[in-house]
Amino acid sequence: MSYHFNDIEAKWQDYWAKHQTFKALNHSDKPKFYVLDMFPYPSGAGLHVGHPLGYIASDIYARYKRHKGFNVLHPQGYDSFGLPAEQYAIQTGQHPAITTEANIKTYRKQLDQIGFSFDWSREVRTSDPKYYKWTQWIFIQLFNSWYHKTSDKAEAIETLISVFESEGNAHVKAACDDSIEVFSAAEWREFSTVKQQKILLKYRLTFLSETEVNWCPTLGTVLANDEIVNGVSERGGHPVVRKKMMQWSMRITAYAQRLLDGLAKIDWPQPLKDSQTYWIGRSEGAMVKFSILNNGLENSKLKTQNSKLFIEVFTTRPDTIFGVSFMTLAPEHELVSKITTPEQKAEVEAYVKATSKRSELERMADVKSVSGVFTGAYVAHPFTDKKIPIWVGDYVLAGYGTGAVMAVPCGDQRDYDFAKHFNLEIPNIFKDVNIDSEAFTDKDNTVISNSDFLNDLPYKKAMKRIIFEIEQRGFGNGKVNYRLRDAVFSRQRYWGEPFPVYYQNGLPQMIDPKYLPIVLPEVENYLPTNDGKPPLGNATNWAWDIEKSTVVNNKLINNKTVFPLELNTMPGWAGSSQYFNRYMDSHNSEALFSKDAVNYWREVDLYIGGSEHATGHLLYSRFWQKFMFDIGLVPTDEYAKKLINQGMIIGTSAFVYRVEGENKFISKGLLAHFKVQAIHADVSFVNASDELDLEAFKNWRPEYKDAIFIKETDGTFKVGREVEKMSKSKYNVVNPDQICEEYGADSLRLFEMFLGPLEQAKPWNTAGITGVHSFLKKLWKLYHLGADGAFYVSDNQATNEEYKTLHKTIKKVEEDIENFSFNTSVSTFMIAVNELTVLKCNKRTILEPLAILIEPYAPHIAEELWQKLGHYESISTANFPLFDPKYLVESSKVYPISFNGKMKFTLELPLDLTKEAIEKAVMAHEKTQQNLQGRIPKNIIIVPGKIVNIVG
RNA sequence: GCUCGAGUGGUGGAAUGGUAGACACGCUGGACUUAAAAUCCAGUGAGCUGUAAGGUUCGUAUGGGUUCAAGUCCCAUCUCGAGUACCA
Repeated sequence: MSYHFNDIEAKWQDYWAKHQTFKALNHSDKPKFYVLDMFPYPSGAGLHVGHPLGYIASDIYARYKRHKGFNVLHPQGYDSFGLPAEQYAIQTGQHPAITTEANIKTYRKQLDQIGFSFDWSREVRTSDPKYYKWTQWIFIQLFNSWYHKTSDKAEAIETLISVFESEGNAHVKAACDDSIEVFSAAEWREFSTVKQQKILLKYRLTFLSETEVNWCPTLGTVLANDEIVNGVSERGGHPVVRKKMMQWSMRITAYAQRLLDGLAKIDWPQPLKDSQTYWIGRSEGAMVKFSILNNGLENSKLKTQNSKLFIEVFTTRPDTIFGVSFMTLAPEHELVSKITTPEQKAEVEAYVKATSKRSELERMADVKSVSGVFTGAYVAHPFTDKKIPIWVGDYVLAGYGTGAVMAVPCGDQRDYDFAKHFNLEIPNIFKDVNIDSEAFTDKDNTVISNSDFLNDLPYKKAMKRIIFEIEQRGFGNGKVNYRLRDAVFSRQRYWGEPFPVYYQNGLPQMIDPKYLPIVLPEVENYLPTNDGKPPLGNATNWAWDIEKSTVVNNKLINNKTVFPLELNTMPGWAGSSQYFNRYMDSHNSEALFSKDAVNYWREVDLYIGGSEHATGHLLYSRFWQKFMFDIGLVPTDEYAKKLINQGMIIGTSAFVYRVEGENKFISKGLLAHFKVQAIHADVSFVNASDELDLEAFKNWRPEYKDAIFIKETDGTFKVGREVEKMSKSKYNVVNPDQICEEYGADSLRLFEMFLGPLEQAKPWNTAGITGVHSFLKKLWKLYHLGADGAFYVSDNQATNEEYKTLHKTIKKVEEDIENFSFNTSVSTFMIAVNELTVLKCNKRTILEPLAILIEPYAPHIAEELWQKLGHYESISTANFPLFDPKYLVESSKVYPISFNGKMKFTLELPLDLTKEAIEKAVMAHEKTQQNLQGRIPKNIIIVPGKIVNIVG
């Protein structure tokens, strides 16, 4: 009987489903292990061969851990809210839920075909009301919390209210909006409820505020910073502009330091940690206030104001404060219009208007050119009282620090360029440094001069001293600043989680959690409304009746008990920020998860997914986890102990070359003689030797039907190849289905692993798949003997040589899996099977452990063998075999170490590994004897299966 | 520009500081076959040498260094890739 992989694979996939082989229980005598994949967005195109790469790796690890005696949780689900389904709905009117459901079916079929050991009983879908009920629930918890900097954690908002009632807000240390007025307890009690609510909103962990957002007019929605790539939207590449809007935000900045500190305790790839560190962007420095001078400001508003006006700046180099020769404000800075003198007014206004018109993209493309304008106003230097001019320049960003900088041209290249361009003073405050051509930015070699009390101090000492002086004299204070912004949480889309929020007197109110979920309403039209409201503005049934506690028709809004519901929906990352916890107890309708479940599974032990989520999902989910930890929901404040980024599988596109202006195609080898245009051809028309199937290509498009093809001299027509991202539009997508049908799921799994190191990006190329496929056939043949190929295994005792092969394999495969070097284990299997084939070994004592070793990689063929060996239980719970060192040492070599000249040689050791035997072998070796000069070796270091060192 | 990662045969890629190129693809030759496919066997880094078995030199981007021993560790340079982008 030959290897009918299709039958075998279908049989075992059915078996696993029917017996719920991989269903994990929330209690066990075994230790737990949680292996998680980043759940997919079910797109209309289905899975391509790149998607399963990480899933295969995690599946190998999960299956391996089961053999190692762990109770393994290995769930899967769908991140099923998202833009493509919505855009499809806009174009076709098809409800996104229907599209999504259909796509999920396809995904499930494709995933099942590969033979993953997922526990599907725990499946979650972010667009399922039973799931997003809990996304809404967490939103409410965030709304009802504030961040207490003293205890360094989130606390219930009631604790803040009681502080306000007893002592006002003067001494409250909270992460909150900067623009909070100070009030006493008495004042607080006098405030109207509306005012109190407005104040509290500035403290809550999710809050509504007028924010400058990234608005994408084409998509009709706002985007988070991580959804913008090179100044255009990540999806679709549409332009993005800045715009002020009333938006929900998440106060992630409260957690900036903890998000940074937490990186130290998790085993995540360094590049990913680096990019999170950079994204959070901690920098230490000082806030300094520069008083604005009134002289020359006749008739200005300034004179009439009592309060002293000042410009506050953040600087990481307060030590260079004596080098300040001008100030620069961002064009958007609120003081710009207030301080500009009448003479400069026209020029400044023109400049501000011009910069606001420039898109992000233009501003970025044009980093080099210097532009700015003088406001006519001055500040006083806090230490020297010198008059310092105030400029406006677009190299200063409104969103970072205070939107204003103290310019030190000698110590900052941008300030330097600005000063040179506008011919401003460049005082030198560095000892023995030439600043004729560029600024000096080398902190470590800085010695300050021309700076009063800072003279002759190196950088670090100068920093300490100046911050002390600034604080002493009341000019400012030392400060840690973060680049991280609060995360905008509103999207003007239909296909997302609705907020559990209604508005009363213009203030947001949370719906009582017991009435959740608030289900997404039906709409006729998925586009924004004519008056510019988000798509939910089209819903007729979208108002909240507080008496009936139910969603009702908008027409009832005039009733006293009915209020409008929030029209925005939550962003894509809302649903993915806690799904890993929900899997622990995904059917719980009483709670997000039970205490028992979360205390049992605790956190993810291994998380596999792409690095593209570094500053999105992987940062937001850490933030939510920390919040959930603070309010006592989860036992750990980091949810994934170890994370691995699988590399992307890139497509290999095929090109045909058409003569310009003619319907004539030229084979790759003959291009030199023609002027051609390259056109993508579908990769399925091309074989492994780059030959194009002309018939298939002609039938692809009507215009190719009658095309002329100029072939190579050998009669073939060759295409050009190029490595590009896999995409429908490049016709280079390869689906796993084709591979499964042609070679089987086990071949696909082995091949994807064999392709190269897991974490490395690599182009898809099926050329080598015959290698792993013929390996499986050889394995099959090992125990299907004779002309009829009947199953036959021998019960004879295995020889030492056979055991050697087996134990070598056990050791290597175990090491490889622990190190995530899945590619090299595939080689190890091939060597083992080749050796056993040569030995004609079909012995049960060898095949049984071999089946267990191979099962994580090729589970179907392993189950089949296991069953044929007479086992009635699935192989998945069989114990991983232990290797025995005594079978390994034979292959070891000896390297004597000597210090007199070059010498290196090897020696095979005997199987019998007593010290005497080794000494005897060493001394018997002619060269060794020479080099050791008759001495008996003192130390013999034996590492089974490795090198043996003998120190003379 | 900054940060991180990587440069090994015709190709994908192996090598706890210890026989570089495992394993696979491809290629060449052979067996089986009327033939092809499939399968099996042998060879395959480069050069020199030998009738042959073999011998020998050079080889892991480049130049230095540490070491008895370097693809691996250190320094510098070049190239490629990823992330990031005026962050004061």
